[in-house]
Amino acid sequence: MHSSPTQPGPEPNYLLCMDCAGFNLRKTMRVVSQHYDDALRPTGIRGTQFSLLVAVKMAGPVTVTQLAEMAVMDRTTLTRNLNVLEKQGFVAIATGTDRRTRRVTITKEGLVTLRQAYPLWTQAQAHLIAKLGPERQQSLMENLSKLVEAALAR
Amino acid sequence: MHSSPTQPGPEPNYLLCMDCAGFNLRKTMRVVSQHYDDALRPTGIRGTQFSLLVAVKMAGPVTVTQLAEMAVMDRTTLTRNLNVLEKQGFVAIATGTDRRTRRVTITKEGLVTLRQAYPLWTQAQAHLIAKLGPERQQSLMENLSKLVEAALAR
DNA sequence: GACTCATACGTGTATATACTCATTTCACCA
DNA sequence: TGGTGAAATGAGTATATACACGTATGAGTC
Repeated sequence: MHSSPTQPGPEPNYLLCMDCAGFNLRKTMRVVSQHYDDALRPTGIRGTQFSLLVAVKMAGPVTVTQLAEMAVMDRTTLTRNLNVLEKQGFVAIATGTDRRTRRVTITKEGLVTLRQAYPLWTQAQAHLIAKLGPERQQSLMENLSKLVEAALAR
Repeated sequence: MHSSPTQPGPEPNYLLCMDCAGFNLRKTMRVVSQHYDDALRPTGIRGTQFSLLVAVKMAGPVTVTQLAEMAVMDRTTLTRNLNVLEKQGFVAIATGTDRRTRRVTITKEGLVTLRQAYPLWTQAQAHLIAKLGPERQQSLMENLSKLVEAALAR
């Protein structure tokens, strides 16, 4: 007697899926992202855009591919996100010397908004760390880092 | 002498923003989600859909709002995600006795796909845990839980 | 210089996410 | 019974994400 190929073995224990790293990461990301978005709302930018503006400012003039590698972000995702910031006037996207590349820089308006957003971000960050405790903050960052490493390893 | 109101004080140290919990969570979520998506690709569903199917199966017939509260997910986001699963034939959405509500259930096709996906999920999960170590897995879950708690606290 | 290949990038399409606002239905009360 | 407010939901709009595919440009070779 064989069991059906489409229903092999006993019913799985789906309760185990509550420990799924992806599910829990997404859940946490949603709540935490909203926390930062709420804090940054007076400035008109979101947490994602804040992080991206910081990255563009730090990396100076930079190509899309370079920025994507830094942020461990899909290149095409980054393109769309940059387009939003460009439309808002916070970054400038010009053609590079190598005309295949795009040269991304932060604008003066971007700098003003970034400076306005910074204290709000600091406050939101401090709120979380205070509730979390510094040692948990430390281990969280380590865990996330290890997780990225593990998921990228093939 | 006052400093300009649009440029108050010295240049912020944007290097601190690399420790942003939101930024690091999003980054990790992207990579980890792709890990699960890759594993589940043979089944045609993604990690998000897998988690949602599990939730619908576990919660039995359930309303949209109930499911949203369980998953700590925006209600309207859940509606769109459920519509995708309905279009694929994996969940059924019927009007409840209280005709304001929707009664969401998993279909037979949904169960078949879920059972097919389960071993692939297990493998992807085990891969991550193996690279992470059981004690890091434990502390990661605790940290994420605390983080949700902290971000929800107002 | 022409051919070939690799590199950098954008577009089409689809899912995931959430805010705002409108609609339907129910419960309750005068 | 009619009115009022609350509850459950959907729709419009916008951003975030990524895969598959196509295009433009540069580099190297003959």
